[in-house]
Amino acid sequence: MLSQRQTPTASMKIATYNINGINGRLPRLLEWLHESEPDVVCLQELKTSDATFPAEALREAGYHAAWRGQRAYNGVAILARHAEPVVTRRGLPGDVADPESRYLEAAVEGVLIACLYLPNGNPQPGPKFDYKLAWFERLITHAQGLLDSGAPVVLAGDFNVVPTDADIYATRSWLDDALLQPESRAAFARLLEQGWTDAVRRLHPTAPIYTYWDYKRNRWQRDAGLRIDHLLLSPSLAQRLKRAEVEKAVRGREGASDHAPVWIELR
DNA sequence: ATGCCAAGCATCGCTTGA
Repeated sequence: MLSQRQTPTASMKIATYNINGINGRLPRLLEWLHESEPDVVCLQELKTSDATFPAEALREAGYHAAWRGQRAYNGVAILARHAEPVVTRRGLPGDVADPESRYLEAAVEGVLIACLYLPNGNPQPGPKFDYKLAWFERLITHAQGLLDSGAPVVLAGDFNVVPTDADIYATRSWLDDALLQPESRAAFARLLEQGWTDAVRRLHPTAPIYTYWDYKRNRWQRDAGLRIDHLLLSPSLAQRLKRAEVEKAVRGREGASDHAPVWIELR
């Protein structure tokens, strides 16, 4: 008789969380890992160099980690509970001169996990917005290759795109923001059209769902949020999608990141 | 048009984020 762990149909919980500074929020991160018990976690905005990544504390909490840090800004990591993530890529192809730590890819228990932190792009127009759109093109090119490989893949992370008006509260405040520009939305739509499934929207087609609430202007208290953290599934994984949730309560805690964790469960 | 919050890095202000 097979054990639960060896059964290929065993469920798998995969989360993405923009932690907004991993060292400053380490106690909150460990607390969340303990209560939520995700099998795989994609973290963004580590805001720490490779040398100061808290690998030891995470290991003690039961998580193996792969990371690509950067001093003060950006930085991404993949955590895994039962196995060491096997890193397949430490950057997005297409620009070897890109110095920003925004992409990390690893295989975990038969699933290819792509952890990404897409550039914010503000102010727009301007060089930062150009960088965002160029990064998006590189992602679209690479994502097509991942689909063509036929591997089970999750693209998880902070995409810095509000896909539609249903993914933001009723407001005009963000109309000039890079997160809502037609170019940003068109790029995200083109990515989906390759054959990816937006997991949260597949299971919650119409509900207002947000993953980020600005610290300013009482936006958390007003539930004035944006949905910008996404998990996109390749076709074989989309068939295994069982649940998809935003852990909204985590955002309301003392000293929380301005993002909430988002997770999916695969059967 | 401006400040509003928060973190990091470096001082008591600047940069960046979204």
